[in-house]
Amino acid sequence: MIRLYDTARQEVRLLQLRDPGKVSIYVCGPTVYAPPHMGHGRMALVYDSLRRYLVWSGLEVTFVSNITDIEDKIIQRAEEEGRDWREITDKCEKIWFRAMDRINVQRPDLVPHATEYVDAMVELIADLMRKDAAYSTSDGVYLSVASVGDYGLLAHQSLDDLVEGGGDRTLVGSAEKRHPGDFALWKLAKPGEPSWPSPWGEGRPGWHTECVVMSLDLLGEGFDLHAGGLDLCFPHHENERAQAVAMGYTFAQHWMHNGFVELGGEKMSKALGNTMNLLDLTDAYDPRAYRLLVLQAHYRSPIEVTEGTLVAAGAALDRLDAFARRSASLPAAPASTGLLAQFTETMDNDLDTSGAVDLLFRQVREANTALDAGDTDRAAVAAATAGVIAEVLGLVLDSSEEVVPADVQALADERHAARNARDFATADRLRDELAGAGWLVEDSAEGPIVRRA
RNA sequence: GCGCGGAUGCCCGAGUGGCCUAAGGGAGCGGCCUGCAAAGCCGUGAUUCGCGGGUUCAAAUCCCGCUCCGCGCUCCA
Repeated sequence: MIRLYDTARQEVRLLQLRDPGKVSIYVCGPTVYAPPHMGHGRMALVYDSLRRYLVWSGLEVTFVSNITDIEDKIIQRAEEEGRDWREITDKCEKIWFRAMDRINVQRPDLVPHATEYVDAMVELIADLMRKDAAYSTSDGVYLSVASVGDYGLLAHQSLDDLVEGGGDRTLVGSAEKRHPGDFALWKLAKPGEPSWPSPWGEGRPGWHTECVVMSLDLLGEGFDLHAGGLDLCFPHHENERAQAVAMGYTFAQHWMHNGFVELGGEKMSKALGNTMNLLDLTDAYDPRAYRLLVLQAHYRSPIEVTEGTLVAAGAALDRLDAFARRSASLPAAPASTGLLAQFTETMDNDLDTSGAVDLLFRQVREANTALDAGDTDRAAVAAATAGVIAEVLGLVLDSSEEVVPADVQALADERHAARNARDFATADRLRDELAGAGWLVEDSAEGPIVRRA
């Protein structure tokens, strides 16, 4: 079973399963008011690899990731653009999944939308009121953090320290709040804002209330893993948890957070214009290069994404693709059980995808070496092993040969003939000509291969 | 100020006390292969892990201090 770092306990520990053989995971999804950026992409890739791995290892995985489709940012943007907020959330959700498809992130098993759960949220808030853990003010309903004994568990700071803070920020929310740390469960609507009925007046749920309700409804009390970007650790996850604790519910048993994407090199901003946008990134580079880049670092480490690191990942990918082409005609063979055991051990070690990529490349080299030696049996096993690892990591290797236009093929044939006649001057001239047209010729043992440069 | 996490070769990065004279990828260089290339393979590259102390038979890994960097510290991700 996999061991993962638990943010709450601050240690790597075995992921305990509530129901043997089954894993329940809730990952906080996007607020759909803008296109996804690279940070969203990393988050999605990290948990996609985790999910693929758990499924591969034989567990029944229920993977839930929500869409936050009602939130202040959405309303703000709708006002700014003079459009209906629904238009924005629909469009942004479509863009989100288009981006996810591009980076080969599988759809969650369940995708709850906050707007579908408003009734349940109102119920939860009412329950919190009855328990005296929440109170209403002139602008909404707030949770009293004082009623949560271990508030600050995820932030690893006491309530006092959290409140004291670093600077001169202004406290947001009603002046009637009992404690500066209290946060909104329900926000009363201003004229023109989208709203739902509630005992406290027309309004909308607070962000933190959305995710507790959806996760508990779909996965039940004491679900196995709650995950998301490190930026969600506080206040979002802390506050989700606070509500569950105030209700006396057992919440997530394990908390997982992935590190940030840091933006470096100015070159990249030139190349991409907008470095943040995931669609722009995948327009400019092979989407698989970004996955490889994410996989090569540990999920908790910060990663620096620059043109240089993307180009390097692309080159590594070329090597994998070249291998895929070379090994495509190898006979089917079972993957090495020893290697797969090693792969399992690696991944179980706090999702060590970097080590897994290491194993992948070693298998590629093993297969290439065997191929060079004409040992197809050994090559087939190594290639099969590499194939399994790549698949579990969500890396799709491209073994397709390019469709070569007839005129290009004619030149290549002519060159091949010249070469066979040992007329190297002509052969080289024709190869240069092909190169000028953007085509490479490789003289492999099986004959010349023509492919796009 | 408080809290969390970083600092490893030219670059990205793994490294959870002895198998570390430190993975893997990229770039470079040398070699094999090739008519020449490409692809592939082999070799090469940090005696050293931000700095200074300490613990230990043994530390990149643990402890203390310091310097830089990132992030969080309220309804904003």
